[in-house]
Amino acid sequence: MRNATNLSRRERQIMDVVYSRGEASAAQIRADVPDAPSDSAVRAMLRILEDKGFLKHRLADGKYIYGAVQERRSAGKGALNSVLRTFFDGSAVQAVAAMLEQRGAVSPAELKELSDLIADTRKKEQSHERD
Amino acid sequence: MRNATNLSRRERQIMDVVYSRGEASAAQIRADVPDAPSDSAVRAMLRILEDKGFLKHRLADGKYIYGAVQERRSAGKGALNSVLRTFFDGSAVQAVAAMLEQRGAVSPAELKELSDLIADTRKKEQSHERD
DNA sequence: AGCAAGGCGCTAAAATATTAACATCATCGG
DNA sequence: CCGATGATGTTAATATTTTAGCGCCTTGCT
Repeated sequence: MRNATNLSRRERQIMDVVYSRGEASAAQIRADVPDAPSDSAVRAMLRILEDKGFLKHRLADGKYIYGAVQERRSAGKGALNSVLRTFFDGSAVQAVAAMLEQRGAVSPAELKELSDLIADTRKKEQSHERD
Repeated sequence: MRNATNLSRRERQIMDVVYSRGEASAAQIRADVPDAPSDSAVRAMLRILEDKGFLKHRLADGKYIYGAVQERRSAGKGALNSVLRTFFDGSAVQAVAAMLEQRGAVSPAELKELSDLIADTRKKEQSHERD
């Protein structure tokens, strides 16, 4: 039981909350977990996740603040890749198309950003080809 | 226990395989599931998932071929949104940036496709503004 | 027909995950 | 100083998940 696909239901829910918030106390996590169980149940899960090496905590004002061991962006890439493989034949193009299809999900301003982002990337690609 | 975030570990693994393949027999699913259990265990899970309304099956050559009830693309959008919310502050731009960061993950040809795709979308947005 | 192989469902046992009760410790205010 | 409060750890019970054994049915072959 090592990687993310092997997390139990609660473990996954909690990791999602932590990643979503960046950092969180046990109480905050409990507030966000669907069908939240008791306080001590949540904390039991937190300790398990810590044992397994997915979470760590720091002390602030006498309280534990939990955060993920793997950094957010890195975990996000992993999750993204997993979704691409499972639902989009590993194709970034298909995935982006799906995002854009959601009418209203991407604002004109964001479209501009995306456009620029891709233009930049293409430029860099080209310069690398000359290596 | 209705939506996708409430699936157990095995249930999720199996749904992923089914979505990844589109359709699959019990044997094929078993082949792709990590740490595959016995044949009958897999089929037990399949029946549970069918009961819960996530899978359906058809008969082909005397065998059951399983497929997801929710269509692939729709489920993909859901999964994508979920990842965006959890790891990228709901921002499509951030998510795409993460995809592009993976050096080599997106080929120049795909970059071109993305570029066209976004240009098209922007055009359509504009035309809608005139509604 | 008789038999073997392949595929499926059912069910109870085994393994895990999930939970809450209870104990402990530090802090704060009276 | 002392009790109340808030936070955490421990643990044993409960619930859920996961599994394999077993029996049934169909198909193909001899």
